[in-house]
Amino acid sequence: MPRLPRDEVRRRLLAAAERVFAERGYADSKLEDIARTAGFTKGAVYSNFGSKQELFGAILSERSEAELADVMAGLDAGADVAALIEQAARTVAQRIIDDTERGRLGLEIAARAIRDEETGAVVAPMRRAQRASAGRAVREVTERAGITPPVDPELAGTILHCLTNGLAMEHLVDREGVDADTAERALRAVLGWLTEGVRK
Amino acid sequence: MPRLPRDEVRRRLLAAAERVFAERGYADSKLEDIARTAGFTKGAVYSNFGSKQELFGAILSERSEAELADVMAGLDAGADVAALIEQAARTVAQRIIDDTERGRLGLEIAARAIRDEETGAVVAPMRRAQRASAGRAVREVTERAGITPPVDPELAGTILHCLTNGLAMEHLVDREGVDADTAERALRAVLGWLTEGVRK
DNA sequence: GGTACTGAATACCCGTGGGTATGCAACTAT
DNA sequence: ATAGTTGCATACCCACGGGTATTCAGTACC
Repeated sequence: MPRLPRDEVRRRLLAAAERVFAERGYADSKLEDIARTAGFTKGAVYSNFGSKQELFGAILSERSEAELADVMAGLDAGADVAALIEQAARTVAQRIIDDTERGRLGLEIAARAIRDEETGAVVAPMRRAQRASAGRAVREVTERAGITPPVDPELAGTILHCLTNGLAMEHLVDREGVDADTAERALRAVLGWLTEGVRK
Repeated sequence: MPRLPRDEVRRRLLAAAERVFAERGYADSKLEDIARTAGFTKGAVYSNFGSKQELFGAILSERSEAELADVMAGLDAGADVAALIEQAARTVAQRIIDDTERGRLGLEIAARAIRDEETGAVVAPMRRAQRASAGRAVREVTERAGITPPVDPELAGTILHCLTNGLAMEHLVDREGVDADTAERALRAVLGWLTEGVRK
């Protein structure tokens, strides 16, 4: 039986770890289970990663900051502001609701980042970049439409980012309480507010 | 040496557990440490609580849903809308920033609620009540001022609640990135928007 | 096709901490 | 007083899982 290339083994282990960590949380994720999920044994894990923590850390690097970027990519560049908001709200809400795994892992990462210095050092700049990215998006859209947003774009980015994460967390905790419709309406309302400026 | 009343022992253990769980997270909190922090030994824990999980669960019941209530209580009932917003934004932002322990524990609870059914069953209704409470606050303020909010109060409650939690989480992950001033400006902006309706 | 090397599998070690059984001192009742 | 009860302390057990030493199969290179 021909051996898989090392990179492929690594990839599979990371994918498995991502799922298992999301599902059970860091503490309850056993390296044995992660390995078996990927189709290997614990030996493969220690051959590719130095420790459990390192495996967890490696996942961070994989989670691209492209998160927002590919939401933006899904939008029609030509559409008018109202249509953009409609699309963005729907897309982000959808993500919150059906990509539960992402949300769970995100929460797990945040929870760990608070106590583990190393994790925090990676996560904090990542989050900052995401907020800035959201801020730029607001700036671009409002500038293009020639309107003045009610708050400066940077703050708007923070508001959007935190609201999105807050909604995601709330949905994870209370599935029915915060459903797709609620999330979408909330986002639409806030996006609408942020882009309903006085005409310049 | 006179013995402390049972209730006092329980109280001290809960207080200690709250601190330790917040500080180290559920998994890394040792019952031995919690007990010693309270000035007792593990025996006291098992005399008052059935298990580690039960101790953790007991903390939930103690965390009153009064959270928002006492923010509201701190506001001048007579003040006008603008002043109310100013006060509320400041108070909530302060809480987010300097009551780090509360935030940490809240995140820990949320993280656990996702996977532990029992915890989830307690937390979900609690959160629902908090959102509803925020919604009522918006309704009262706007009605009293005779203005129509841009979104219905219930949704406004959800937005405020999620934004607040999102800001708290963000601050925990990136202390300097989201500081008191940022949180306050974000809250003031959103509160301002929610209460700047058309005059009826 | 032999030799050296790489990397995953296997088996084992051992610290750790939740849980429990027993001891023993402080309150209660009669 | 004193027997019974309550409730925390003490000592112990043991499952569990991260980490490691060793083995052994597949691969590369000459």
